[in-house]
Parts: sequence; C-alpha cells; structure tokens
Amino acid sequence: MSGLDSPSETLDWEPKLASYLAERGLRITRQRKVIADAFFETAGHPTMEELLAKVRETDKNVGQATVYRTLRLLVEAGLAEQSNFGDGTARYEPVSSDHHDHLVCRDCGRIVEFYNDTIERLQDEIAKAHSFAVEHHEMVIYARCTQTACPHKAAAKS
Amino acid sequence: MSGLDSPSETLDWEPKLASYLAERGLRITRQRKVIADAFFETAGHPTMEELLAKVRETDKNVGQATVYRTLRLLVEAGLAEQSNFGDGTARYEPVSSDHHDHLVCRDCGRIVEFYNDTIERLQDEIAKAHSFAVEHHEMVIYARCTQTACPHKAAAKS
DNA sequence: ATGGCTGCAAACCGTTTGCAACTAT
DNA sequence: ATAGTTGCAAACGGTTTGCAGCCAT
Repeated sequence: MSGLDSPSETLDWEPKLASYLAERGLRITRQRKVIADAFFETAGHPTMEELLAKVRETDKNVGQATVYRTLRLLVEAGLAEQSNFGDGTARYEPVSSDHHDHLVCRDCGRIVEFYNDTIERLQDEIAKAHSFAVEHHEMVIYARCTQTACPHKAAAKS
Repeated sequence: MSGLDSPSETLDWEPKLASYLAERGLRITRQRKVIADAFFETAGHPTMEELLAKVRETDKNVGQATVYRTLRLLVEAGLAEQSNFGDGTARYEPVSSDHHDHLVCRDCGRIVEFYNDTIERLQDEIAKAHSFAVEHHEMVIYARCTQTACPHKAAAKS
C-alpha cells in the first residue's frame, strides 16, 4: 500500500519522531539525530552505555545524560521499548511491528526473542478475569544454553 | 504423610534454614531469626525497607545491611524469591509450593498473583525449542485496575 | 578462642537533575 | 530573541562492601 513492506526492521522512525517532537514544540537536534540513527541501526538490546559508545564513534562529545534523555523520548514516542533482564541495567530495543518476549541465557547473556500467540491471549484473559486492563507485559525466561557452545561464552563479564 | 498439609503458607522454613546454615558452617543468629520470622509472617511482597520496618518493631538495632544479607541467604537457600515490578526496588516473597506470576496495577500498585498451567507448559516448550534449559522465569503483566475503586488508591506515593 | 556476623558508614552503579552555555526555531 | 537542549558534575536511591567489634559455636 504505502511503498515497501520491510521485514519489520525498518519502522520508518524518522517521520514518527519528527512529528512527535513537532507536536509538542520539541526540537530536532544534531544529537537526537545521531542517537536515534545509532539506536535504530543497532541490532540487539543495547544498554545506554553500549549505545553511547556507538554514538561517540560519530560524535565524541555527546554526554550520557543526552542519551538517557533521548532514549526516554523514544520510549515516550512509542519508538523504543525498555526491558530489564535482571542485571540492573536497562536495555532498549526498537519497537517493531511484532511484539515478543525474551529468553536470556544466564551463562552467556545471549538474548533470544520469541512470540507465542497462545501466551499472549492467555495473559489478556487472565488480566480481564481480574478486572485489569493490560497495559504492557514483560516476560523473561532465564535459562541456560544447553548447546555445546554458548555463542557469547564470555560476553557477560570478561 | 508427614503431618499437616498446610495451605501452602506454612512452608516449614525453620528446619530448612537451619540445615542450610549448618551445612556450610554458618550461624543461626538472633538477627537472622528475627528477620526470617518477620519475613515469613508478612503477607505480600515486601521490599527490604518494608521488612526492615517490621523487623525493627522487634529489634530496633538491626541494620539494613543485615536485612539485605539475610534476604540473599534466604534466596540462596531456596526459601525466598526476588522480583522486580519495574519501580527499581527489589521485592521478596516466600517460596510457596505453588509457583505463580504477577499482575501489577500501574495506578495503585496492587499485586495479584496468578498461575496458568498452559503458560507454564508453553514456556518450557519454547525454551526447549531454542535449546535452553529453563532456570527461572519472571512474568509481570502491568495493567490498570478497571474496578470502581483501586483498593490501594494512594498506596504508591502519597 | 575463633571465625562467622553485625552495624555503621562509605562506596558503588545506574540513572536523574540543576545549571550555565548553547542552538534550533 | 526565546525557549528548548546540551554537557558537566553533582545528586539520588537502592544495594553492596570494608572494617572493627561482637557473639555463636
């Protein structure tokens, strides 16, 4: 209908962010552009620190506070999602068309995304049964890779 | 078989804790007793702060560090579980015979526990399909009470 | 007596905030 | 010109840790 149907990666964030900012009199700054660019072209679930590192490849002077503030903005604009995988550090990922939950390896930190329709439906039903209106849910399965090689064997804390 | 079958509340923690400590040459101290007592007779999902308050009704001199350390001990002993409901503060609850997940009201902070067999089974299947051995999972549904009165209307931040 | 435990205070660490200078509009 | 934005550093809040003295064993 409206051009290319990309594989849920390209979520056309630029116009969305622009209008979000415009609507409330906020500005499109150089830093916001650099941060959003870095964020949306990063695969995975970066922490602020990881994103900051990437941002500084482009602009060495960006401060962490600005990255935090911009991430909050992206979350508010519905373009990013924040998750917690139990290590006390927030992680962020682009909001893609398809919602998913996470499976985290306790050993190597590898994060696998999954989606299960039945679980989603049951969650809604359960909430409804308790007279709650679901806003958001977070489901993290902590587990251990049973494969021969944890792909990120020493990624966590070298 | 072994005496009374209690409604999953009484989990017979005293002997379990005692043997856990004994096995590794740790000691049963006055503070540990007071803290465990307070913890297991508390309903709900107390934070360290809440537990400390209760503990100090009995012993004014207990320090927070001791409460943190004892809670860690209880978790290690498999007698307590730690959860995070998105407010940056850890909450603890006794490990009861029946596992359950949580439904949290964004408005009033009320926490409802639920259990769904199908979800549990699906989680295991999903993990297995990705060659992960489930260790633990945490599922939190953030929602809003739709009932006329949020029972704890102003409990969060007065 | 000995080695674990405690309370205190300081350290930690991720995140937020105040502020003066800066910049998009 | 004006109000939003930035980087810095300080503040924050929950949690952990070092240490000297204490206490269960």
